[in-house]
Amino acid sequence: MEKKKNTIVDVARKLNVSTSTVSRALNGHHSISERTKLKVRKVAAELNYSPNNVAASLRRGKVNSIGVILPRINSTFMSNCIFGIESVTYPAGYNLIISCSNEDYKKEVQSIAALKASQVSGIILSLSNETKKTAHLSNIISQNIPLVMFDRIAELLNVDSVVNDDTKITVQAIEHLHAMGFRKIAIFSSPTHIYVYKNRMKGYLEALSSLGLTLNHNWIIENIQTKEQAQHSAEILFKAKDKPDAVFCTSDTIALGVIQTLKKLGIQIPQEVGVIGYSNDTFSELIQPTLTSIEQYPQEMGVNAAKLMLDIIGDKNWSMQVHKQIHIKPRLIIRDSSNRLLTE
Amino acid sequence: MEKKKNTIVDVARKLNVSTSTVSRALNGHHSISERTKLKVRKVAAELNYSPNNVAASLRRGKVNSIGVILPRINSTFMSNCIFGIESVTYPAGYNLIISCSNEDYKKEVQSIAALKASQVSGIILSLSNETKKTAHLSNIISQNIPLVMFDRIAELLNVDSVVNDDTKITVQAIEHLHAMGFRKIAIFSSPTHIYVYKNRMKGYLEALSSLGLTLNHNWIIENIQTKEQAQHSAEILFKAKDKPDAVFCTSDTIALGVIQTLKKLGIQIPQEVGVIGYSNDTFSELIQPTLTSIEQYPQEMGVNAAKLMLDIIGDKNWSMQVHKQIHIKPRLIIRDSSNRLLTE
DNA sequence: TGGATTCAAACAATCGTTTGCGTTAAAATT
DNA sequence: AATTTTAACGCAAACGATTGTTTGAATCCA
Repeated sequence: MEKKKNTIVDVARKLNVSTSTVSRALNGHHSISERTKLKVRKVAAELNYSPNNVAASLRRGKVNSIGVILPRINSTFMSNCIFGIESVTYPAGYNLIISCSNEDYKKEVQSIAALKASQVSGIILSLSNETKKTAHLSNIISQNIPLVMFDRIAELLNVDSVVNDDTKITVQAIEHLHAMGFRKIAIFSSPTHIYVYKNRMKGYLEALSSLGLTLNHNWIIENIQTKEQAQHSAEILFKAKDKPDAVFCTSDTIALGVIQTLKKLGIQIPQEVGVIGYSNDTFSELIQPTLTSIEQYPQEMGVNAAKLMLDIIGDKNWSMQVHKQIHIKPRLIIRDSSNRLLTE
Repeated sequence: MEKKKNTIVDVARKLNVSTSTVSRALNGHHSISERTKLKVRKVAAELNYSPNNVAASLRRGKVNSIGVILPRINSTFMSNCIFGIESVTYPAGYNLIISCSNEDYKKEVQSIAALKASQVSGIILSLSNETKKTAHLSNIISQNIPLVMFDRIAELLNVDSVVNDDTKITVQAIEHLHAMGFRKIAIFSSPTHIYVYKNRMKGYLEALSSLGLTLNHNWIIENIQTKEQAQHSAEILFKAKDKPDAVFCTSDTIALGVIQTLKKLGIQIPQEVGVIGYSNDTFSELIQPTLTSIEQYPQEMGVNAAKLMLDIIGDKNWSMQVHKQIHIKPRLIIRDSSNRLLTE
């Protein structure tokens, strides 16, 4: 009843040839005549033969798949990264094994172990929020498993990576606020132990100092993770006596929370307070006022991370010592929430 | 220099036991004493042993991974589906191999072949726009590879599936418009050869007839795929003499296009024209006016698709004849774009 | 004609695990 | 004391493909 799947043994038997001939014929090896290649392909199709990559991978010692571990999967940024990665790895013949750390260190470690067990050709990774130790990464590096990190990278580790120029673009954003006449600029940031937020904070501080703006520690709000937290902090901040006149946010979601609170408090944007977000989410140009934000080109980041990975995999004499870092240049997209000129 | 990876043979040798003992010890087999299990685990850790699932899979004839093929990956809906799927398959010990058909029939077929070659335990699939033939699906069904479809399913094929009650909720949406006093209701739909859009169209027609509303063929706009197309068609429609007073859209993106055009034409929403979208995208509650939409619970759909898959995989005497269909109940979320009462 | 060369295909080992069956020694049963 | 049972582990054959090395036949050149 249940026919077993046909293997190359079956097609070999049917043709009275050896399995090696079938294998080589199907792989287009040059030492097989055109005539037999044709016969083999024909019979293989007749028998509905489907190659068994598991067996092939075991023999070859190489698997045609690449692992991807992300902190989240259902965000605009991350899903576009995956899209970019897939657009490169698929044409190259690789499967993509995706797992989501869910911002959880333990799951990140477990996922790495699972990918190792699956013998993936390499791992593309963006760190979870909670990850502070990197032994799990050193481990795969020491085993010569290609590793490419993107966005949230581990600075102290010497690995190939794709990053944004977070610091520089943040400086630009602050300079833009300054040019619009804002002088009392606050920052709402996600946890700064994470590479990207650390750099955004760095840019903020650099710009303030180079522009000669006073730094007010009450205006530096860290550890904001959700819209609700942003709303809460904004409410406190803008009810205080010493109010800022602009807010730089490290994500659009945070900026959204700030905007909602400002509206609730009856504060005009951008006349009274300017707001800038980060990552140019879909909604940024749709809300009122439209939100000035920073486009990170997530798809490009994915594409480059994947290309880097393929380079490493293909490079026989890849040295663990030398590492590339690809910088994707973000772009400041000026919209109404920071554009005082428009509204005067 | 380059130490080879340690295998079960290495730990067996170091302990002077057989590989079978090591294998059984690591897998917690009952016929191995606690004492040796401990020793084996200890040495395995010392040698930094990592199991080779490729070899194990070959031997077992079973692979611990599930394939997922989606028409797109970077949409709110789809990325939330993946999120739901992953949340079920990961704890169950399965890897997720994801590929994106990109709405392309050929890539869908190729992806299926690739997943077959990878010997995945099963395939979770949502059809591409272009897919009209289903031979590639019949093929994997006939080979007893578990198949679960969701959202965009192949009706004619008898497979397990997870779907929304698109028809019913569309009827409700139209009834809601009717209750709000709208009588001349148009529909902007994506191609209706696709299961979900077909059902939404069906619901639209059913509701119109049961409510005794006149059906105007000029108000049935099909094949809308992008925001731009929606804008274009809306412009034509609302400049005509015979205008509708409400538009039901089969996606929020389409609704957004319609709203933008209506605003451009100076038409009041919802006073003059009501608008309803579909799928409750992030931006729906953020735009002006807030958009009435239909929540599809994509994460739930993913969770259920994955659970269904695990059921099938685990079911030894799974019959190809009997199939489950899980219905996820969508919800109409009424917001300003259709709510005349609010604004009177 | 004989030897070298080339071409096409076969042989057989191998990748790292799993697992049915067999073995051994100790414990339990009669 | 003889026998059966049990616990704990070893043996060796798979799983399905790849690939270095041989082999046999056909072709070539002198």
